[in-house]
Amino acid sequence: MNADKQKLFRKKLLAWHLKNRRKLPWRFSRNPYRIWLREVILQQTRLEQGAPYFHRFLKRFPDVRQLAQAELDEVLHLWQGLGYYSRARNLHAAARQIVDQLGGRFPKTYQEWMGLKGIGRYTAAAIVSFAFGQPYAVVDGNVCRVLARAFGIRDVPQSAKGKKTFEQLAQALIDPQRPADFNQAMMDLGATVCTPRKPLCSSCFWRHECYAHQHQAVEQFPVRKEAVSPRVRHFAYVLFEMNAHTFITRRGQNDIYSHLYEFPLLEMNRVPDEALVQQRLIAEGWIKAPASPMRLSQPVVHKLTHQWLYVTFVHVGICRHQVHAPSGWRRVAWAELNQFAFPQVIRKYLQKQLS
DNA sequence: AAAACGGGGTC
DNA sequence: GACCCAGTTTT
Repeated sequence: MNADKQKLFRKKLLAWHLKNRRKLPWRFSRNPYRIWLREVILQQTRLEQGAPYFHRFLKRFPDVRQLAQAELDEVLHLWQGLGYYSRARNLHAAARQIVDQLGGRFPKTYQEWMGLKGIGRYTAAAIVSFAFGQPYAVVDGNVCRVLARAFGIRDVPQSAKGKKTFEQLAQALIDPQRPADFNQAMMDLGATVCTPRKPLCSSCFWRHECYAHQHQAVEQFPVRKEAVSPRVRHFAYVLFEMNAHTFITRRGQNDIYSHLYEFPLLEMNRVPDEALVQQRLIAEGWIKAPASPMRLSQPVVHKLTHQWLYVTFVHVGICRHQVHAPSGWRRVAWAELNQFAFPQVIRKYLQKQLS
């Protein structure tokens, strides 16, 4: 890569950013705790979606000690609806690492941050550059898109080779005197001008040098990874209606929604009907004889990036003593359900039932 | 090196 | 319906 071209890009980028920086109030802080929290919340998450969560977290947990002292369930509950729930568990674990092992003092180096749960190359670079002014280039979706187009990089960003290429290029470009400005400028450019679709090339400072623009192939960059088709799953959630109470359980690890709460789950190989559900209820040993009354909802289709969930909610009116609840089930009042962290698909169904 | 992990906005 | 978002961890 031509060194003069890199220098020119850096210069034009910073000049552009001086006049066009996005004014986001929660960005000006140099407080490592806030930056860490913000960056974790924003992993694979849009600003507008993450912003209210950031403010709620900061209000409830003003510093790392408060976060470390909290129960995991409360952290998950605050995270409810944001997705990628391992982020909440890792955030909580890292808070405890910082308090228990580091005396509540934040690391100063990239390598130390990398050693904390839930912090990878992007987040570590973001924290040390924004909080401490260290010259580590961030590489996120925005940066990859900008670099791929500006310099005609054909590597797939998600591949190992691509990661290396984009990181090396970003690191070569960064202004060691102003790393925070540079990083912010790259992400602002990707978010406001060099957008995934219909980028505003006519108002871009790099339009005369941009590889993709010059080749009229802007939307061909970055090269996309071949999409994998989602796994299809069929869930039947059993809502035992025992007067004012029902049963909930907690999901294990190594699957979607790990550590969140849910209703007793029957995973089926197709959308179930009542006969199939009755059969499985007995096979699981949850009841001894067919339950009545029973009502099945229409299947709710919940489409996620890697899974399509077809969720049927099964309402079973039953007496408490007819249910043989496995250990681990919790009997809770309907009115108390909002205290637990549920997947969105469950939360929305409950909401609809109440309205 | 690939796959898994959520939810929502946009075109 | 496809793509993608201020990515990280697990397999």
